[in-house]
Amino acid sequence: MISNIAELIADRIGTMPASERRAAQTLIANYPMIGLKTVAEFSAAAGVSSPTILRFVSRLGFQNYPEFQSSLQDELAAQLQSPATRTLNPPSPGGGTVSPMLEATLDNMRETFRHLSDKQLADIAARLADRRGKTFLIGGRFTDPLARYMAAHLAVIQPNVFHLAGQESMWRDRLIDMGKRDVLVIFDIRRYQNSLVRFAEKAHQRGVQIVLFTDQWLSPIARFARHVIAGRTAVPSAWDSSAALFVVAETLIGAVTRQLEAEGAKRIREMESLR
Amino acid sequence: MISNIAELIADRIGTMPASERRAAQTLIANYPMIGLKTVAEFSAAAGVSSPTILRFVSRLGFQNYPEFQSSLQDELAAQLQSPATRTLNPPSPGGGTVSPMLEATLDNMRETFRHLSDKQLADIAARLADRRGKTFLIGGRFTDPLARYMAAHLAVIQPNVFHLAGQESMWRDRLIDMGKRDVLVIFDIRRYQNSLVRFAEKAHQRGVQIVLFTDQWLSPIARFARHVIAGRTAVPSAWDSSAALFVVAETLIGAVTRQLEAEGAKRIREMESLR
DNA sequence: CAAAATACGTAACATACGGTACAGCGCTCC
DNA sequence: GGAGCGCTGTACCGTATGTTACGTATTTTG
Repeated sequence: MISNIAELIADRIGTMPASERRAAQTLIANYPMIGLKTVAEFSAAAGVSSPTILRFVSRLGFQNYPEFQSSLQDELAAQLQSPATRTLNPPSPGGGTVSPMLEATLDNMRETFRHLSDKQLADIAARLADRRGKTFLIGGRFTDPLARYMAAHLAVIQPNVFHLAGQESMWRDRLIDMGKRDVLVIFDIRRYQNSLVRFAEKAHQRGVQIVLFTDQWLSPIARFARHVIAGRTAVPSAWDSSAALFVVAETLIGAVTRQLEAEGAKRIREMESLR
Repeated sequence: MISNIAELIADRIGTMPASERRAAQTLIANYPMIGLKTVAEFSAAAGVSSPTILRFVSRLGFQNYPEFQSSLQDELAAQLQSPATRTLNPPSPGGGTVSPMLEATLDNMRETFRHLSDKQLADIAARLADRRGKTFLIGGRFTDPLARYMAAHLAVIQPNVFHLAGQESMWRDRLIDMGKRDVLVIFDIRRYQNSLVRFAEKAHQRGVQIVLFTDQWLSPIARFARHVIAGRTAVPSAWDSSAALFVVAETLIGAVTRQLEAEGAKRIREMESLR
C-alpha cells in the first residue's frame, strides 16, 4: 500500500525517462518543500524545463500541478498534526484502552500549547484580571462544566464573576448588564450551538469583549471574539476531548491569580474567615 | 527575539483591526498550512475578503503574499530538518507562565495513569455500564464541574444518570432513592469537604457502590469507596490541578461508551431525532 | 545504417492569482 | 450631533503561473 508521494515516486522512478528522474531525485532530496514552490523554481532546481516537471507530476497520476501540491500539503499537515511521539512510540503493544487515549490526550495538549504563545495568555489573563468590568462565563452542552470550573476559581479571587446557567432565556436577560468593560468567556466546541452563537453576537454588539475556547475548526463565534483559544479535541473515542481546553483554563486561572496576587491573597483570607 | 511567524503574530495581534485578527486566528489555528494555500482559500477559511489577508501579511512586515509564503516554507523546512526543535514556543527561558504549568500537568497525567491499571478502569467502566442500577455523580467546591462533565456524557448513552446539584439538603434527600445496585461517583480533592464525607458515609451504609476521584493524599471518603482513583494535582500555581482527574474521567466515559456501543448508538440516534 | 518513436525544450497561450483603487460604512472624537 | 478617520469589501487590473503545441534532438529498433 502506497500512502505518500515519496513512496509513490520510489515505486515509479524506474519507469521514468532521464529528465523526469532528475526531477524525482531533486524532489526526494528536498522533500517535500521544493514541490510546494512554483513549477519554474522546481524546474530550475532540477535543471530541467518546466514541461518536464509537469509531465513528471502527471506521470505520478495527478491531473495538474496544483493538485499535486495540495496532496503534498495534506501529507505535511497530517505529519504536523501528530508530533514526534506518534512515530517514535509504537502504539503500546499492550493494546489497553488506556494508552491510546492518554497518548492522544497528551499530544493534544502539546499541540494546543504549541499554538499558544505566552503573550497571548498573558493578554487574556490581564483582561480577566482587570477589575473595572465584570466577567461572565458560559459553555455549551458538554463544555459548560469547564465554564463552571473556571468561574468557581475566578470567583474566589475577584468579585463580579458570574457563571451563566440555566435556560437560554435566563442568560439572554443578563445581556442588559453587560457593556464594554465586561468580558464574556465562552466555551464552544463542535457541534456548535446556535443559541451560543446568537448570544455571543448580541454580547458583541454591546461591546463586550469575548474570550472564546473552541476546537481547531473554530466555532462561528470566533467571528465576534477578541481572543480565540483553539484546542485540539481529537481522541480515539466516540467523544471529543475537552482536556486540552481544560488545561488551558487552569493555566489561565493560575496566571490571573498571580496577577491579582496582592488583592487576591487578602480576599482569600477574608473568604476563609467567612466559611 | 521573534524567530518565527507565529510569535510575530502573537506579538502584533493586539494592534490589529478585527478582520485581520480573524485572519491571524485562523492562521494560528491551522498553522501553518492555511498560509501555504492561495489568498482566496485563506480568506474563505477566515471568512474575510482577500484584501484583508493581504493587508494582514503586509502588516506582519512582508512585501507581498509570495514572500510571506516563502517565509512559512523556510520555517517549515527548518522544522523538518531537525525534529528536535519542533516546538513552536521554545521553552521560554524568561520564565514563561506556560511551560512549567504544562510540563507539570503532563507529568501529573503520566504519573496518574502509571498507578492506574487497565483492569481497574475496565472494572469501573463495567460497573458504570451496568444498567440495572442508577448512577449518581457529585463533586466538591471546585470539582463539581468534573462531575457535571461526566454526567453530561453518561446521560447521553444511558438512562438513570443523575448529577446531584444544589444545596446539601437537596442531595441528602436523594439518598432515599439509592440502593445496592446503584453507583455514586464522587469527586473530592483537598481541602476535603465534610458535607461530602458525611454524604458518602450515609450512601455507603445503604450499600451504594462508591467510585471516588481524589488526589494522591486520598480524601477520607476513600474509606467507604469501592474504587479509588488517585490523581496527581500538584502544579506550579496557587491552585491544585484537576486536569489529571479530568482525563481519567474522559477515559472512563470513552470506555463506558464502548461497552454500551450497541444500545448506546441506538440511544444517541434517538436522542438526535428529538433535538 | 535508416527510419521511427520517444524524449525534451522553446515559445506562445490562457487563466487564475495576487494586487490595487475606490466607495461605503461604522466608529471615535470633537 | 457632526466631522473626520480608519476599517472593510467590491470590482477591476496586470501579471506570474501553469499549460499546451510544436520542432529538434536523442535513442531505439528493424
